Amino acid sequence: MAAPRFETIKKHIIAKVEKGQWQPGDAVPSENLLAEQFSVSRMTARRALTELTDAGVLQRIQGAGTFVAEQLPTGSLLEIRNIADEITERGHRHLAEVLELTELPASSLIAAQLGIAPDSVVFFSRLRHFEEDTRNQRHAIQVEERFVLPAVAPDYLQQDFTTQTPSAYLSSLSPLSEADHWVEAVMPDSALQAWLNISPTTPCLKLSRRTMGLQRGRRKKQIVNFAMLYHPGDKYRLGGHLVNNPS
Amino acid sequence: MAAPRFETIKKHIIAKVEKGQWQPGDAVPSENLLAEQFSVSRMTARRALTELTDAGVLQRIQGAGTFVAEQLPTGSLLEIRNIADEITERGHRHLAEVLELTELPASSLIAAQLGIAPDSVVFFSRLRHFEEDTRNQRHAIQVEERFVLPAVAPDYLQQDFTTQTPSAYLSSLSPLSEADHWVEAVMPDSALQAWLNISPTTPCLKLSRRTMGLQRGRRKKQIVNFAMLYHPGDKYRLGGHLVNNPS
DNA sequence: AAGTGGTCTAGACCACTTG
DNA sequence: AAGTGGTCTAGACCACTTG
Repeated sequence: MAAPRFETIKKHIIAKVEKGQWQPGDAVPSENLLAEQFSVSRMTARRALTELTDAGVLQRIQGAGTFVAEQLPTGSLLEIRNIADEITERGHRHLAEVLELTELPASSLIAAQLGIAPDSVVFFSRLRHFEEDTRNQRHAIQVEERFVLPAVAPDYLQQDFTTQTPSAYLSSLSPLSEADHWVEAVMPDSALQAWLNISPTTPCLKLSRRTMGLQRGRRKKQIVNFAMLYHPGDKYRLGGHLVNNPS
Repeated sequence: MAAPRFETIKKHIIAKVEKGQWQPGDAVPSENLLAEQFSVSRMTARRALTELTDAGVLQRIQGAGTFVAEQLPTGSLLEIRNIADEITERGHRHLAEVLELTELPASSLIAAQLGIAPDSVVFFSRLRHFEEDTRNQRHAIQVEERFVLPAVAPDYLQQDFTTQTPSAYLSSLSPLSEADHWVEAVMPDSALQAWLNISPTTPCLKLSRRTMGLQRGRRKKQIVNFAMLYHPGDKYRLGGHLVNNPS
């Protein structure tokens, strides 16, 4: 089955932007021009432009035209996303490096987040996620520290997280249903500076997330894992679109 | 001039969901039915459903129908909150200090966010928000920089924002319906250090928010204002509760 | 005045699920 | 088979900016 035509046009525009042929601020072809170039109706060309605008790739000004937007990678604040999917949707390549994969006794802080006794054994993974753009520029975009209940994922330590993210693996085991999360601004310690390749004065966006899910054979929702996600403040931001709430 | 028809349909659906007349999991009327009920073409009814789906209010399944999504995200990261309400709900006292209230020409960055020509005159306010706890300890918790289109709020500069926040004032003028927002980690400049009473090495959580609303006499939803909210990273965090909508 | 984006119509064919 | 959502067309009129 062929891809929808508006997808073809979106990919065409994304490719131009990613290659840098169309710079931020540049005008992109008008709806009428795209319709002609791709032999589609104006509504179809329009859909491609509208969806890229909603995605933050383009900016439209009525009467003036459509322009390439200033861009920073943006993660979603509103849903539980897999960073690999996020990067892929931007048309970039995701790479992961496993820095650590082991079991360890839970500190009191971690134990409290997971709702278990301190010093209980938990599985721990630390990954570094890269985003590689179309010019093969590779950016360390996230350091992920994740604490997992062994009962939830007994084979966690045997997984190859370079091919499937911990998040994807865990949601394959049990459908993730809810999460608490919060965002903080923190300074990187020396290890984090090295992993993210940032200076000691670059602040980091820290996203903490506690995920709850239904386990096979259980009716009750329970905590599945706790993750701390560190992003370089100058290369990443978290965003969302809100509807229908008074200011 | 009337609002677009797809907006009318969106509001109708949102009202039903908010009143609880349509519960999560319930089917909403089909495109064809809505088109008939509202005397519009199917494409227009479809637009209403599609936009509410993108916003997470509805869920669509091809061949099956359109349903109210399981649960709506709630929490301060997930909705547009007034900081005065937030503080009051914590049982603390909110105080505001007006640092600046003037008109100025929009920089290119601000102009881009507001969708206007650079150097257009906009209203600008800078406020400092304090949270006073039960021991009368006062903490500077937010510096708010807000750029407002004069057409939206002609009397903006005459307001007393120590008694009513700009956010509350603006939403009293026009029901604000949608917003984009994003979070970044930044280092404070010297002015911000002084206002928030933090050291040069304390990172800040920066929340940027672009609010869109319907203006009287205009069909089109347009940008109402753009705000940048700075919080001390060691005294403030943004959080929320997520519910995953399986898709 | 010409070009651009914003809204809308009245159809069409298709993919998918079973209200 | 009937109904639903997904894609698409070839038009139309309008609001807005000056490419």
